[in-house]
Amino acid sequence: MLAKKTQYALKALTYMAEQHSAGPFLIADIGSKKKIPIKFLESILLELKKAGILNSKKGKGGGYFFNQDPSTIQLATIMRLIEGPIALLPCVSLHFYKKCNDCNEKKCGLNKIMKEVRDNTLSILENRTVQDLV
Amino acid sequence: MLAKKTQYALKALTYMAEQHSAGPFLIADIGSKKKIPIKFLESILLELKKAGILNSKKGKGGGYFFNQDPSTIQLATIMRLIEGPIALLPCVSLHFYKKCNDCNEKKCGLNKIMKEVRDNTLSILENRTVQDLV
DNA sequence: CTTTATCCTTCAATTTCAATAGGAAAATAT
DNA sequence: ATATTTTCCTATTGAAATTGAAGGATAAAG
Repeated sequence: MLAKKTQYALKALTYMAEQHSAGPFLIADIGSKKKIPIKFLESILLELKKAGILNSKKGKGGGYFFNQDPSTIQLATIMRLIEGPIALLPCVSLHFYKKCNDCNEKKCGLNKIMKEVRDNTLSILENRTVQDLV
Repeated sequence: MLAKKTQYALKALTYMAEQHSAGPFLIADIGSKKKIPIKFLESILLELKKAGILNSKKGKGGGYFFNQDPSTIQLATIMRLIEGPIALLPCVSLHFYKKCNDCNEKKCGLNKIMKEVRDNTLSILENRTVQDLV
C-alpha cells in the first residue's frame, strides 16, 4: 500500500489534470476538493515543485500549475519521488537497489518472481502519465 | 517495498522449501542462514503456524515444517497475511477495500490504472507458490 | 502598504516497525 | 524423575517514519 503522502500527491495531480484550466490552482482548493489536510498538501506540492514537476506563483492569482506537460510526467516518476522504491524487495529495485546478503541473486527464486512483478508494474507505471489520470 | 517482516517470512519459507528434507527446521538454523534476528523470526513463524501454513513440534528433534504442500501455498496468501494489502490504494484492494471519499471510483482514472497494476501483480502472486521459490 | 498566497523551518503527536527480554509449556532423552 | 531442548506467549522497548500543525518569511498583485 502506498503511503498517504503518495496517495495525496497522486490525487492532487489528478485533480489538477482534470481541470479544464491550466491553473494556477490554490493549495486550499485542491485540499478541500480531494480531502487532503492543507499543511500536509503544502509540503507535498512544494516537493513536486522542487523536483521540477510543478511550478508556482505567489500572491493573488497565484497557486500551483504544471511545469511540464502532464502527458510527459510518468506515474512511476511521481511514485519514486514521493514513495521511494516501486519494487517489493531491495534486491530487485532498479533505482534503490541493495544487494542481498543471504542468497545468490542469480539463483534465487524469490528474486526472480519479484523481478517479474516489478517489470509488470513498471510496464504500466512508466507508460502511463499524469494525463492518463483524467 | 515490503516490510522487513514480510521479506523475512518469504525468505524463511524459501529456505525451508529449498531443503531436501521436509524438516522440522529450527528457528535458529533458518535465522542464521537467512540472516534474520531469531526472536523476530520466532514471531513470524508462529504467525504462519496460526494461519495454518506451517506446523511445529516442540522439544528435541522439533522445529517448524510445512502444514500444507508448498505447491499449494500462494505467495499472495503469505503477503496478505504478513503485509496486508497487495494493492497500492485502499480503493482498489480486493481483500482490504476502503471506499474513496473524494472521487467517483467508476470514473476515476487513478482508480483504473491502479486496478490494472493490482491485476497484473495478482496474476503473478496468485499463480506462484512457495514451491516456485526453489 | 495591504492582501493574498506560496515558502520554509521547526516541531509534535501518533503510529508503526523492528527487535529484545524473560519465562511458560511441551516434547525428548537420560 | 529430571535435565535438555525447543517452541509458545506476553510484554516492552527503542527507533524511526508518518502525518500533520504552527508560525512566520518571502514574493506578487492591487
